[in-house]
Amino acid sequence: MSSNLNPRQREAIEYIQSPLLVLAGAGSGKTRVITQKIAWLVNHAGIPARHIAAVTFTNKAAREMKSRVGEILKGKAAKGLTVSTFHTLGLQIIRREIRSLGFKNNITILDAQDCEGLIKGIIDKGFTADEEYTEQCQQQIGRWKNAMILPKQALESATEEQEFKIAQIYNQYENQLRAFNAVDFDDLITVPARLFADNEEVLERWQNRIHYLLVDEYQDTNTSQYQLVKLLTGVRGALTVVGDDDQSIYAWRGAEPENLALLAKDYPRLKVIKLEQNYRSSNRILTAANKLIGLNPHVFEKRLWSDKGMGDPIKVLVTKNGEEEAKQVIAQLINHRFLNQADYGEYAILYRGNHQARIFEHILTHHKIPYYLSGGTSFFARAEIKDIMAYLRLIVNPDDDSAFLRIANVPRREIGSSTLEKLGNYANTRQVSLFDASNELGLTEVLSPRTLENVQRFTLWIDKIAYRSTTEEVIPLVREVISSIGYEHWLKDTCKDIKTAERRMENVNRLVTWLEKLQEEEDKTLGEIVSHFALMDVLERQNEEKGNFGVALMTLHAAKGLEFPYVYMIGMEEELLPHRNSMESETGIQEERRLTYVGITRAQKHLTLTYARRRKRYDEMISCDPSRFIKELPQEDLVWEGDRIKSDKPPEEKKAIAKAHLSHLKDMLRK
DNA sequence: TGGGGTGATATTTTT
DNA sequence: TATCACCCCA
Repeated sequence: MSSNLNPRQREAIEYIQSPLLVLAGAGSGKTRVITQKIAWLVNHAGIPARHIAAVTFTNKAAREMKSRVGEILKGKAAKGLTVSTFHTLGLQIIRREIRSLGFKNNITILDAQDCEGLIKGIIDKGFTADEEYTEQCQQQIGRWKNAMILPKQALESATEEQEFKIAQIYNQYENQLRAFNAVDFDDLITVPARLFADNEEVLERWQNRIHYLLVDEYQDTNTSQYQLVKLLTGVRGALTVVGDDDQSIYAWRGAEPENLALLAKDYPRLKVIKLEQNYRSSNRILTAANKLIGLNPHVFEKRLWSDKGMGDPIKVLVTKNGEEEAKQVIAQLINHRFLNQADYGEYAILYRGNHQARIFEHILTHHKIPYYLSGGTSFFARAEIKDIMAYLRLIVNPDDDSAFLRIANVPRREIGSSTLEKLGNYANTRQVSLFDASNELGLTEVLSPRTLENVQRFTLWIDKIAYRSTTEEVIPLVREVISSIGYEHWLKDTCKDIKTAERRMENVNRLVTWLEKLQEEEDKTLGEIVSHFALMDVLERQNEEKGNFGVALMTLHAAKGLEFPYVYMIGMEEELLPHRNSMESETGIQEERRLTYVGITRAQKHLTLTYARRRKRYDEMISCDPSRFIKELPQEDLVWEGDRIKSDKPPEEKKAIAKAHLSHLKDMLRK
């Protein structure tokens, strides 16, 4: 066992007498604790790896954990260990218990977009298609699901007309999902949780499989996730959760940081260990972070410290407007990089909202500085990827109506929207899927012989491929599907210019390559590959491979869990951070404060906060106030710079910047 | 089916 | 103001 652990970390690793909550401050080595604990459980507590499960929220975290455990536990010792996201674990449970759950063999996972379409379809029948309303329904349904409330219960407890209506939509939505043999993301948690709650025997089986459970980023769990954890753990209480209530920034999408406090109630024997030594930042940065977060109420107090010395003061840069802000930040960055011989990859620019990145992108491009922008439309959401995936989904699960609708006429098969509507109505009255409906005899009454033939040619073809997919090699079959539908040709026909068509086809090829890799690594069936893809696994690896060269541009949310030597937090203004929509409530402000805390604690060596005195909002320039969070920092640790009042830069600095610029240009020329 | 005109909209987003 | 989704017309 590695010896350079601090006493707290060691204690957290070796404590197994009762449920354990590890309050891991930012940069306190929590991943290390979890991975070392897994190793310790195997090597010293005699728990075989196959009886241990570690759960995280993101694929990335799961992957990192897996590889780090792999480094400590060599070969066989790690065999059978479960390290996965909540959702992947849920999918695993559903797969194993598929019969008791009443699903057919190959379930489909619908993403948020598919679900929205489904809900829209349900509302449409009642003639009230409305973007906002659809979203409202989707949110409410999500809330019900996560609170483990069934449609029936929602219908019964509805007090208002509005609520009752949405409950009805919820009910239909669930019925449709079942009819498609499909689940949504929430189901991946709630279906297993409900199964465990209702079925003693199944629960026992899983409790016997998982003897020890570890949960990462515990502050981000929602109610159903906590239920699942509680059920799995049972009376044994062999549980370690790691979290930091100060880094809870996802309350707006259902995370319940109260689950941290709840733990103490539900497990009276709960042991709490705090990790307060920070291995990331200088003390100046930590003092500021501590002081800021100290203004939030706490169930558990904690105070970060480090042995890295005081470090540089925190810089506050004031500029006259938003454009100046970007220009000066970039100028300083270039200068700093030159003086410190640093790499662009060591810098991060963090902001509250994505739109704030735009000016920075502009200026970075202008200076030919490499940058990495996180966020934006994902590979996975691209139309071409969704098309191909819809084919694969339909092959795996012909009852997947949402896939059917997407591709029935892509590329064109003369199955237009009116045909699909008639088919849909027919399927509805017969209570079967679109696929099944198209092979029913009664259809001759609804569709003309010609259209019927078109539809049946399509379904027959899918059927054949589906049959072959059970025996043949998966990837060659996928390639065959893509070429035999003439997708490339269709792209070239439909895209405005040949370039976009080529780019899209390139994406399709990349997709196939990734599916191939997935297949080679784990020898999965097509069904398994498709559902894994839905869990975004593939996409993320793709992004990771691109690497993190260049300056990182990202939202404060996206920065959680990362660290950078040099951090710029831009737009430190009232109405931006805290965001204007969060300013009314105290809890809103508190979450914004945590967001600021997360940003500050990303920095290892140097932190710069910037704000503009005036900023363009919509069409007019409005003047801004510095963020209250700047005032909440220890003022003695701040150095102000720029025209807070109105003064020009000292000439030496101008010179330095000019010099840096010059060297930068030379740099560029050399390349 | 593609291009352009129109109108709505402007917090954070993973699985 | 800038962007984007959507719709209509050629």
